[in-house]
Amino acid sequence: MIKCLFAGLLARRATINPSTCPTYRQLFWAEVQKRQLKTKNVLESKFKEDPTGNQCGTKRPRESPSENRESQREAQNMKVPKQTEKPSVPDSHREATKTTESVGHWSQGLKTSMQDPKMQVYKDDTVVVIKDKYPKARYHWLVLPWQSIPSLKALCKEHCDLLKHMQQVADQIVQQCPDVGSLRFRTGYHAIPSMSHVHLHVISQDFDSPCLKNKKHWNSFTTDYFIDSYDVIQMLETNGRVTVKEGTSELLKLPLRCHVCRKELPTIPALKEHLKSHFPKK
DNA sequence: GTTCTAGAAC
DNA sequence: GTTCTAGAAC
Repeated sequence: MIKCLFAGLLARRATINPSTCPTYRQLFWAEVQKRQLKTKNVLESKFKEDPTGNQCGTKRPRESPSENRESQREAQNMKVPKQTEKPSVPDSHREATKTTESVGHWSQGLKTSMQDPKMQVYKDDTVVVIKDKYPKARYHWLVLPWQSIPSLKALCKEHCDLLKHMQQVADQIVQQCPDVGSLRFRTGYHAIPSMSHVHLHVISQDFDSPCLKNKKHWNSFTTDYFIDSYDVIQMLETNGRVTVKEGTSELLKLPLRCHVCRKELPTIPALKEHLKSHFPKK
């Protein structure tokens, strides 16, 4: 186990944002290494499935304007799972769905996805990992706690251990990736997420995905809108809460800039073409 | 979060 | 003319 964690540590070192405090990182890993894994990790074989097996390539068929609105609403309702469906997890794990907001609303989608066994690539007593439904890179997972925590704002010092465990699980997931040797990964949170329920993004830095379509997508992962997991934990330990700087939402409107060489590109297609030079297909 | 599309940009 | 984005709607 220690060997495994050490391997994880070495792998992370290569990917860490240089702006993070090294002293803190050392303390963090000392703590992680002391920690026993709560459960045996059951990484299912489906983990190795094609990460591009997603929905973003498929277009919704166009309809005539007159019937468009109504049929769209119908399609939206179709996505809501039936109440009679057999739950995939014990009641103790369904706390996430206890909310005053309708589970049918798009912002509540993660609560549904995380309960779906077909989406789960890992689970233990405290967290579940799913593939992002619309991955923005070759590899893109979400680590979610079973405990219902709406957003970073709701976090307090008591959540530190949970967030550390989420990071630890994220590192394990990365280590299982067949391309861990050639791709860099980042683990972090969106400062102002669209989807309810705290979720840790685990994303490879190729950003090679048809689901990455606009400036908001790009800037949400390549500017300070994306907060490194270690920084969130540190903020929580230091201040007891997570604060987001004023003007963070404006970061999404910044010009498109390559995260590798900092070159500015005029459009998303131009950026994607440019990225091919940094991340050629195998 | 996504989809769709009007109209800006080329 | 085509490409691309931004914003509304969901």
